[in-house]
Amino acid sequence: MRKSATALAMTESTILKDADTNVPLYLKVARALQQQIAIGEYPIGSLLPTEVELGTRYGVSRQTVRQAIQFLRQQKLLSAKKGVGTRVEARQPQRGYYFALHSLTQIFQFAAEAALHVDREEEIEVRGALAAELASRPGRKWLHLVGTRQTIGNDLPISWTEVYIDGRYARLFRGSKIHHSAIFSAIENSSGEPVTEVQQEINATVLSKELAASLKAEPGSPALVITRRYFGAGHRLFEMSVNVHPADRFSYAISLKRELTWENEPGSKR
Amino acid sequence: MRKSATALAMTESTILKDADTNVPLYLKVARALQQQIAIGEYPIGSLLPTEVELGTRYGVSRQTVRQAIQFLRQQKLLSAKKGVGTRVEARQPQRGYYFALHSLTQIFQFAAEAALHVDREEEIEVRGALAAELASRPGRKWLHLVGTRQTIGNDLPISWTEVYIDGRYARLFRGSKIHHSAIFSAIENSSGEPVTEVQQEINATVLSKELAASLKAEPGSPALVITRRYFGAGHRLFEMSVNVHPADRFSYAISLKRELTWENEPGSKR
DNA sequence: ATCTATTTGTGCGTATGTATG
DNA sequence: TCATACATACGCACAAATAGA
Repeated sequence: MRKSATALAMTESTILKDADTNVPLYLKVARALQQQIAIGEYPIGSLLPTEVELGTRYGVSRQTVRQAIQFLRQQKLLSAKKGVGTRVEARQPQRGYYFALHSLTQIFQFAAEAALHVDREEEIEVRGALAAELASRPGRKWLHLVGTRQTIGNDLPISWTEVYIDGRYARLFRGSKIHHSAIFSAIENSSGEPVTEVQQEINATVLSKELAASLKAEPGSPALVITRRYFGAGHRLFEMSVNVHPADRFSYAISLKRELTWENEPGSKR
Repeated sequence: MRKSATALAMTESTILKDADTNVPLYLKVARALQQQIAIGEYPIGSLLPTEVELGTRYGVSRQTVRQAIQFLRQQKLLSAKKGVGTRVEARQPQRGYYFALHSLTQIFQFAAEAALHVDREEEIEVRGALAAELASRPGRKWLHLVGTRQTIGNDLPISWTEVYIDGRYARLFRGSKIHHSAIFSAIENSSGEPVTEVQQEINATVLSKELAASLKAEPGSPALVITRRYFGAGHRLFEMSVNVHPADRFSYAISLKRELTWENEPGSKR
């Protein structure tokens, strides 16, 4: 005779009476909600019943409902706003594919090991197609470096490299014949502006006579062309680089791992 | 005279008296803890004081401490186990770089649009180098497909493609002259075994006479070679594919975004 | 423009369950 | 066996944001 709340909510709370004992209540609620969402009972963009409402429906406390909702929010299935409610964001628990690597220097590890030897350096005012490619207003100043990347003790360059650097950071690189770290990380460290996005485009080419000479490679042999664009806050591009890698000296490897959304959730057996 | 707990904990609780009002208490605690970790006060691998202990130290309830710890656990700075304690996992909030794209079909969108036209199909027992490359015991059966990927209404193939499929799933692909979806997703859908990891390797080559003929391209012209390995549960490889893309018909683009760890945290001003 | 009801967010108290050593 | 420490669950009170009257 202590609580009659459960009796009032038999319709839906029965869902939670799953055989699975030892599964936390809040996960059962979360699962029930997710199913309702998957079915389309709560369409994308719609508001869920209030936390209190859900609590009485399922016969659990508001705290438990909140835990369930929080769990689903971590998976980006739900979003919540004060004074408004809890909104359905997706029908499926978007399990994205993630990089197995954790830092840019790991991803572009070669840049950390291979120093950039500058053959040519010029300050330019971008115009026309180049301005468009750099998403820059014509007339803005950029620093243009051309050279090769080489590892110590190896006279064969890993790549022929061309870099465009936002004029604001030109002073960091002017006049130096060699750069030991990656350009973007030097900018990141000195300016404190973090890289928020990197776009990469990869294509193939055959080496021209000139490029082959710089790279000490065979003219007509295959090479990878990797173009990278680095963006800071506000989606502002501050560096672009073009790297030409002879195929026999470099290959590009990435590993994607699927995220396990509830890997670290205490509940549920492991 | 209601609570004297705060008085006993003046030493550390003062940390929380930051000017920042309107910042939730649990975030202040989290920040304090993170600082202690960053300093090395709580080294990696060590156990934090118990939740109750931290509560009295900072003059907050155990619930609030739990919220703070949970926040840091989401960032993989901490991990907790029943009956043991809360362990320090990292000193810095590992901000990884993530794919901007969310599903494999988006990432390899061409595969969804371009059907695989099979020119040759054979059941093989792998040996030697091939067995090693497939991480398979010699003598195991694999299905080997060779063909091209083409979009409808376009007679120029996007790629010449070679696929090795674990014998267990061979029945799904045997005898078909054309496959409209990506191989891995067909396997995923029919077997329920999810892809947990994809390794990709990208290199450049020039087209041989034979390949050029299959692709209706110029011999000696550049092409991208993309090798993909698909792993299921237990890091077991179940598919490998080699794709040769003429450079002028295909380029590989990826975008990495840095994760903002507390983007969706209700607290803190936005 | 103001007030008000609604809804989520924060904070704390308490009790009990359960894995660990 | 037993104390320890985190995990779950419920209760309550108030703050803050929002939308609508």
